[in-house]
Amino acid sequence: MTPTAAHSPPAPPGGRAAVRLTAGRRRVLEIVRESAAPMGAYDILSRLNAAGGRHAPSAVYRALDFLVARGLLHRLESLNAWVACRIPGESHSAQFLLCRRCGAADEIDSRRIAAAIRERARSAGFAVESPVVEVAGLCPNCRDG
Amino acid sequence: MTPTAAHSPPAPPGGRAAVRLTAGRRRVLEIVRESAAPMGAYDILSRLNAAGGRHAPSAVYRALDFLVARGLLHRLESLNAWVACRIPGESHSAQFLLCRRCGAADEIDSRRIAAAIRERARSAGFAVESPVVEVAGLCPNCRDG
DNA sequence: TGGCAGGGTGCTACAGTATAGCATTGCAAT
DNA sequence: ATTGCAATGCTATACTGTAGCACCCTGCCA
Repeated sequence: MTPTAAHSPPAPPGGRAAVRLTAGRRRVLEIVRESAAPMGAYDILSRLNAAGGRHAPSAVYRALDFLVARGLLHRLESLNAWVACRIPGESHSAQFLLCRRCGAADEIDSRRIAAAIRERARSAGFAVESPVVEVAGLCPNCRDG
Repeated sequence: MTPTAAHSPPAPPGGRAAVRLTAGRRRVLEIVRESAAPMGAYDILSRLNAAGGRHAPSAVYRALDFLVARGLLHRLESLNAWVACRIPGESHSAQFLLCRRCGAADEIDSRRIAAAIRERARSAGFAVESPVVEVAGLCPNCRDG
């Protein structure tokens, strides 16, 4: 179900230029990876411009699109935020447990959830492309204290 | 798992005024119900103001908040859109098959998906409050033609 | 019946999120 | 060097959602 894209682009077939993980894109990836919690696009932009840069929002969004397509980041639809993939290189459907108190985004990979979705979709004749599973609630730390 | 709220407000306990499904809120509900596809907040606003109204966005958002809390509408996180609940009054977790071609939002209620999420969360010590399941893909009609 | 305590709405302004469109630069293969 | 695409810079704009405050409406109770 929606295998994560490979991380190395295939060699340019008949065309000329390959799609690359450039310095700018790598910088955005680093910024998101360094963050404990998911980051909004404008948070990333601020960090990117902290050292005097003058990047525009579109630069960030383009980098994010690229990194998500590569499976290096995930977008959290219910938070308008991005988070680094915890299982890069693995084929998996992105599933998250999102703590509404501390903001933690715990990426999980339940084959059972994935299978249940796949089966239900199949019985409806629906072709799954991108299953979004984002479970909001309280993480173990926050449900106690 | 996140049972839909009851549709009739409880009688005002010690206080005075009850929370009501007013004319304005009912109008928003009708507009969303009349639409085949999920509607954005500003789509709803346009429809609301089509007959000469002068409502502001906040009026629509407030009505939407109310209707979602009542379980009469669902919000689709991945589309920034709202759709009428197909199973009002039933206890269910909102799960959707979303066609990226025709825009159809098929509300499903798979106990198996819900159970898989509940179990996985339990094993992580995570307290589920609001499970979001939005499966993007192609509906039966659109995958053929 | 007058006042109080809510909830509900109108309204203005603004904050936050995301994309369009076009010019320019960079890279690699002919 | 030229060409063809990828990538970036840059400006403007569109889309989505909230804050804050005044005012009104409704039901209750003195």
